[in-house]
Amino acid sequence: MSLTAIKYDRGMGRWEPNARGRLEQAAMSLYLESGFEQTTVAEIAKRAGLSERTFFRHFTDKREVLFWGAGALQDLLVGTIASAPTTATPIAAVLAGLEAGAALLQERREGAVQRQSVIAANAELQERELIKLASLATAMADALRQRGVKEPAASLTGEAGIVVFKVAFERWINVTNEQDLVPLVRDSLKELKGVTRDG
Amino acid sequence: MSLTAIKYDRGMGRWEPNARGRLEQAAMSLYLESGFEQTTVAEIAKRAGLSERTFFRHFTDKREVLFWGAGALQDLLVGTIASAPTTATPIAAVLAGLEAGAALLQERREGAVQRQSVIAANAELQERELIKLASLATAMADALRQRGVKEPAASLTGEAGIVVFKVAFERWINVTNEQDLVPLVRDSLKELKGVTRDG
DNA sequence: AAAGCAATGTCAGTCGCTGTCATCACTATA
DNA sequence: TATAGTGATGACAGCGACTGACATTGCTTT
Repeated sequence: MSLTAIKYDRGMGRWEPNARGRLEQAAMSLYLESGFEQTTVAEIAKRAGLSERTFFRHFTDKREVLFWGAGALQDLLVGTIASAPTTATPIAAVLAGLEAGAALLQERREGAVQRQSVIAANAELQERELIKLASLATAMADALRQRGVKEPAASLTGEAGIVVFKVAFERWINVTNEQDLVPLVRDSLKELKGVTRDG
Repeated sequence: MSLTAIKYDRGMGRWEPNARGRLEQAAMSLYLESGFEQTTVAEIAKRAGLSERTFFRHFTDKREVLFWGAGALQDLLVGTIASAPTTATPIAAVLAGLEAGAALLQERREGAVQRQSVIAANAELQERELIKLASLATAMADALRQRGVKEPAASLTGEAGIVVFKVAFERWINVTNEQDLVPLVRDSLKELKGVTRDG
């Protein structure tokens, strides 16, 4: 995932550079100012100095602007699981992936908070977020299967990992004092273990 | 004048009776014939002998036709959890709810299979399904909190229950020979317990 | 200079969905 | 019997998301 400041990155940007980034910025600022629904794609394009049609060439729909980064997170999770020691149990491998992802998010806390405030205010955006999380779960399950984990253990472990992450993430967002996401993830997993133990 | 011979069904249907049901049937048949995207709301309304506007008076959007039954399922789950013996652990109460829900679905297996084949073919529908499941999870967590369960245990148990249900449901759908959903749910929970134990 | 190319612009069109107002079938009341 | 509700529906106009088709632009290559 290219981050920012692409100086000379191949043939990119014969016109005003970084069209995609401008669209992203314009969209995020408008979503924060007026809310997601009230913001029109025409407005986003105008603020970015581009046409509405161009917006849809960079993003499949109005929501995707906010979820563009999910791919990088997924790659990181899958990669970490894949490169976990063979001796690691499935849930330990997943935890390693989640911790890596948590560390990534930790660096972008401010952006994550803003993003989440927009998402929390709109049902369509929540739907999109949930399908991204589901995609993460299946990707992790695939990575586990590659490690020899059978079904339904692979799917369950992947889904359980997402549950742990979701709960930890929510606490991380709604906490006033800056707190580390990584230990929250560890605690969340411990809690899940406790909860599934009794009964 | 009256050759209609309508059985006075609780004041419903001064016009042709059961408009909502006709819309539902029309939609489902068209989704099965042509797919969700290819089907237009105008077509649904026409087949039901109603106007497009009327469709949107009965269903908030084109997708909701397939999900309005989720409310009943949620009530059943929450009710079962609430009425579980006070001695029951959180996960046991959730399991009781899931079993009740599974029994309900078991009676409508044919419909569930058709429904799922439509949903599986369309991403928008999957998004809607996921948010309904998320709603189920939070409703179960609420029911647990009412029983005195603290956070984050309540949320985690609710989410874990949904995970168990999802995995069991998927297996139930994709199996050729008719199999009982209830034991699949039980097995799924056992697997989750096993998976969270080691590591 | 000409050709090639990828990103962008322009335009028309479909479809989901909403607001508004009229109309209909029936009911309640005078 | 007449009249005034009442809730469900129809008819219509309009917005905004998204798409397909085609022209244009600015740079690179030949």
